[in-house]
Amino acid sequence: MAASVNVIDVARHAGVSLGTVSNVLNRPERVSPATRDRVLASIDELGFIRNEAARQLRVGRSRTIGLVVLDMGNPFFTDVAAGAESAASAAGLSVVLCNSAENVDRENANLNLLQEQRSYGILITPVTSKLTRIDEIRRHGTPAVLVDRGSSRNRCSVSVDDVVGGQLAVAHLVSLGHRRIAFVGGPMRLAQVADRLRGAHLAWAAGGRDPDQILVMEIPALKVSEGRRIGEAIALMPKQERPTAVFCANDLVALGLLQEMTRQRITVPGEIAIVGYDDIDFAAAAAVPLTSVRQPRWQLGEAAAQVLIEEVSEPKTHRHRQIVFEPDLVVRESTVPRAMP
Amino acid sequence: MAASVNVIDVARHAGVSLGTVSNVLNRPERVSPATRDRVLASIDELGFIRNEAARQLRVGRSRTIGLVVLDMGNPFFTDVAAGAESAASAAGLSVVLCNSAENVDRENANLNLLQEQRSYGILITPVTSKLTRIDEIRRHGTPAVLVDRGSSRNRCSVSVDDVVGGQLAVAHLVSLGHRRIAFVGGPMRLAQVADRLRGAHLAWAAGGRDPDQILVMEIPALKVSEGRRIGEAIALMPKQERPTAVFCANDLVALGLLQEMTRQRITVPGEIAIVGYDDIDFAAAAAVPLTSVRQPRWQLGEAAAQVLIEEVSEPKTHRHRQIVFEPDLVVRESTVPRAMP
DNA sequence: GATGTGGATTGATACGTTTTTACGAATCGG
DNA sequence: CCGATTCGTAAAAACGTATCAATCCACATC
Repeated sequence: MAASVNVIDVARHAGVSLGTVSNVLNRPERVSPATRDRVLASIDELGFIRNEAARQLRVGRSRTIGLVVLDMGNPFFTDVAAGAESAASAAGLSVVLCNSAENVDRENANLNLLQEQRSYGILITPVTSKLTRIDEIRRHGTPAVLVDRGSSRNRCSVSVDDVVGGQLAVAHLVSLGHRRIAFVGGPMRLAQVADRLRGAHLAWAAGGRDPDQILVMEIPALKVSEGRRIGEAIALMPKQERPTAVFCANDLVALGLLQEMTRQRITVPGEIAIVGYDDIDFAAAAAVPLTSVRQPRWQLGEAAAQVLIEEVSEPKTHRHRQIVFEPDLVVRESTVPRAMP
Repeated sequence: MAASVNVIDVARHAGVSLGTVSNVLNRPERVSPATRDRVLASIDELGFIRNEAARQLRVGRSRTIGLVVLDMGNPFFTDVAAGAESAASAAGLSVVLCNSAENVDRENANLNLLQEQRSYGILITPVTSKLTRIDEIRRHGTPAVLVDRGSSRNRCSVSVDDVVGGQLAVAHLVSLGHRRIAFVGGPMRLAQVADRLRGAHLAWAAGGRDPDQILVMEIPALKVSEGRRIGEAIALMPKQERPTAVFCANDLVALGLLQEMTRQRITVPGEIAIVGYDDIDFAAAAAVPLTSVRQPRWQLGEAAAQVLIEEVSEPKTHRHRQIVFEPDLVVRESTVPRAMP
């Protein structure tokens, strides 16, 4: 490595003190234009690159927001990340994406990392409903905002009303006349899944139906492959017992299910209607375009980052906020057959 | 913030010197089990969290690999990232994902950040063929490995042979008897796009055909929306001039095109056959399952991280390596109609 | 000409860790 | 029981930056 040049070398080269160099870097308005240009020239000539670690050590906090998501492969979360990044970079911050993969241990490892790095703050979609670890981190000085997950008054959160989402989905199926429906989702420790199921139950019960009639098929993870597995199980059911509609806890599962239905030559929506959740871009491009509950993904990330930044930059006046967006239903051909041309 | 506790506090609390605490943290085998346990207990009790910035400042290099990708929303790259992360975490490192969005300025901003952070190393799919900036960074002491992009002898790279990929795709179309084909991709400054087109030309010319017969439709970015735009353009062409097959530079574009074809009631593969590239998971779940050129995405990321780690940990014996994987073609119904049941 | 003013610049210090060197204690073979 | 060797600990010296109080200087004011 070319002996790394530091702020002292720059100062010497420009004939100023190191304090001035630091000022050029951090408060350029304080230093006269002539000196500033000289220093900048030296920086350029020497190839000086500020050492972020040293800066951070001195300041005590990094300029990086940690975003811990449940599944990096799910476009829902990359969209959330894009929104967060937009708000962050507007404030001169950056975002690192951490993947917990719905796994408590990985979540903890990620949180440890972020804490050791003295992150500016943490945005997280938690793996469980136990938020003790997160509260502990906050008590320790690193603010955290819950993403895609509501919270009580004592924390900040930005979420979408999943109960309403579940209601929208099932109310839609009910209005189409379905009498045997299934819910596919899990693990139930994910608040999103539990809430969507709760919404489903509410909508089902609204017409005086027995909520227990909803066939709940729990899966260990919200992945395409789990959707396919459930599809195999459904294909094995005798046709008269088979649900005529399935509400999936997210689009990946729904796409997996749809794929398996196609493979098994079970028509959608003819024999089985499918509703997904998230309305990721691929939902519209699916074999049968997917009816799905749309969430404002990008805004979710943006709002979360903004709330976090607000908490850090105005700690005095900050009051914890719980922002809740409303989802809406996008009806496509996986529930309503396209009018034939 | 609860006055942050440091290694000195821990040492005092455990009745040892701070050097011992550091040893417990970094070379636990050097310290007696009794002392070690005492120190660990103190760490736990005091809630000590190692300050990574200070550590890094001292050591001179971070424990984080930067991975700069062209499109965070493309599942291809998240799979690459997963592979890289696997190799990294095996070596006690972590990976931060940076999105250049096919944009030179964003790429540079990301590289600046990684350089200021004294990254362990950089994995990058560059936006242009100008690699001067990357070489400069390497000269400065941060090793970099090209991902999904070949290189000459003087750099490390891990890639998939895109020329072969293009050949596979077009040879397949030729074997199906297509006489008018189009290539959709861009921008051409992306080596991947240029190489895939070159492969296409080679395969086309192989039968003595005029390479210029391939209709090249250039797009500014490899996104779903661009695929849709091209789809609109194709739909407007008189049917006898329309290509009977389209080779898309990646699956996102192919999915967008497919979506628009469906919307316009142009049958696939009947009126137009489509070949994609990358074989992302969603390709198989598309309206018409997509024929695509498969790349070993995960292995790409894994190998890249391994090569990087090798370069850093054995700088003496390290010789730059160019690893090239072979792609293969996955034929699905977007080119070959499914036999009717 | 003395004094005041305000902006520009300086230089010392602290941030929290890792590493190195030196030294003390304990262990082992002879 | 002694000397040699190993093992573990202690103390101090960086690492490169931001900050802040102090100083300097030029210029305007009286």
